[in-house]
Amino acid sequence: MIELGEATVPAATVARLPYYLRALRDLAEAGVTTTSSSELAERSGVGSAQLRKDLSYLGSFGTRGVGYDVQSLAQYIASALGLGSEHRLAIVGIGNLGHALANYSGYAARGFQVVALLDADPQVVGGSAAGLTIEHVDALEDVLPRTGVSMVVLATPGPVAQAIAERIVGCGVREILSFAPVALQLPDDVVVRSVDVAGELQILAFHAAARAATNGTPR
Amino acid sequence: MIELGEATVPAATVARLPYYLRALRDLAEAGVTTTSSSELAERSGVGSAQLRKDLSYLGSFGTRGVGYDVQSLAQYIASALGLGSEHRLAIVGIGNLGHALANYSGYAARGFQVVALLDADPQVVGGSAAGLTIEHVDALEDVLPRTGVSMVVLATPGPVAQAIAERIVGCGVREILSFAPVALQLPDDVVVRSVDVAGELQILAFHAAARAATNGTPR
DNA sequence: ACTTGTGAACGTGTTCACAGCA
DNA sequence: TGCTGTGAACACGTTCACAAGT
Repeated sequence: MIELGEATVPAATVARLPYYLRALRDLAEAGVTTTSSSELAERSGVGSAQLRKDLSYLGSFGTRGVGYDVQSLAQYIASALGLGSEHRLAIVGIGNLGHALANYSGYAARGFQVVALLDADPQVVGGSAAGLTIEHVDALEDVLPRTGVSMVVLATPGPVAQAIAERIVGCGVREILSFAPVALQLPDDVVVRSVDVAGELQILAFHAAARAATNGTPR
Repeated sequence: MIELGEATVPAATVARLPYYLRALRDLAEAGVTTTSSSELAERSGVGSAQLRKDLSYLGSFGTRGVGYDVQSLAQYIASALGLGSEHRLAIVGIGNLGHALANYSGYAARGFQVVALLDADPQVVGGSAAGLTIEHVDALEDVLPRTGVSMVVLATPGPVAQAIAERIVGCGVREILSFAPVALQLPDDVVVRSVDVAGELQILAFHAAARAATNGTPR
């Protein structure tokens, strides 16, 4: 449960808002001006009741008997997601993945701007990616404040992630997206979202194994 | 809820098993032979009751008053996750991200093997990455069966993801890890795990906005 | 007539607290 | 004594079904 202004929004709802926003932008691009909870829900991969309930936590945006205005709902969700103001990102750990994330072109359209790249490898430091010079992670305490970073994407190897995360938090950053396969121990007021590719594959493997155990043993 | 043999395991529990496995392997590497639910839980970032409850769905592995044997518990979880058998992966969409995923070195250690890379861009097809030649996505129906792929990592642009996913499913693949920012509409027996980097950043932005609305308006 | 917005019912997942056992 | 394993209590999230509104 997350407080937003006077409202209080379930975390599960927040996690779905990006889906709704994407679906709305697709509709807008297709020239659609009005939509219904069922159409929007289908495009977002949720149930229509779920969608209406989610929106109800944020306010009341539709017209009964008609539906939702695509433009204004998109705008409202975008602003609820804090996408009005620019968010300045640093990417720490410019290996395979960090490099790919640096070159990802979808940030700007979504209100994010990559302003700093850091790595610990002397071979990498001084190089450039996505138009930025890669700086040494030792200078983190200098670079983050200087570039006005408000969020960090952490793409370092697992063993160093905890130590670097602590230094990042020391710089006042309170939002971290981590790709390191470790559970970061950080103060409660720091929000960490974690993406674990190997873990996702393992979950798929579990499903495959479960399938084999049920269907694969016919008779 | 997922059936596994005679047991039935909550999906939320399955999603945490990779964390436990990683923590156990870290412990094993550090030479620790026995651990407790509280130590393991702390390293996994969950509560100790949660960990014990999760394990209880799989069976009974500890010794009361003592704890868990690191080796044997790790082994059991690995086998529950289906990591005994090798899983053969194809990566479809060799852009920035697909390339990074192809070069990610953690697969082998976790029982996964990348056996095919596909892309639609003629500039990319024929090139090589991670020791494999990149094949054309048009040949998907030929490549997947030939290479014995059982899981696919989908890293294509959003607009083409749905169509390609359908073709993948047509080849008999039932487990897909998607990085495309769209809700894939696929048969119920297909398991899709979805990773959406931009969406994760938007969720962080929401938290930042919520923080600004509460703390940032003092007085 | 049609679709939203929402209380109430339901189901799933988490936490508690203690019985069971080494 | 100390830690696991687990029923029971609780919290959270989803779905239902309908009242409210245009």
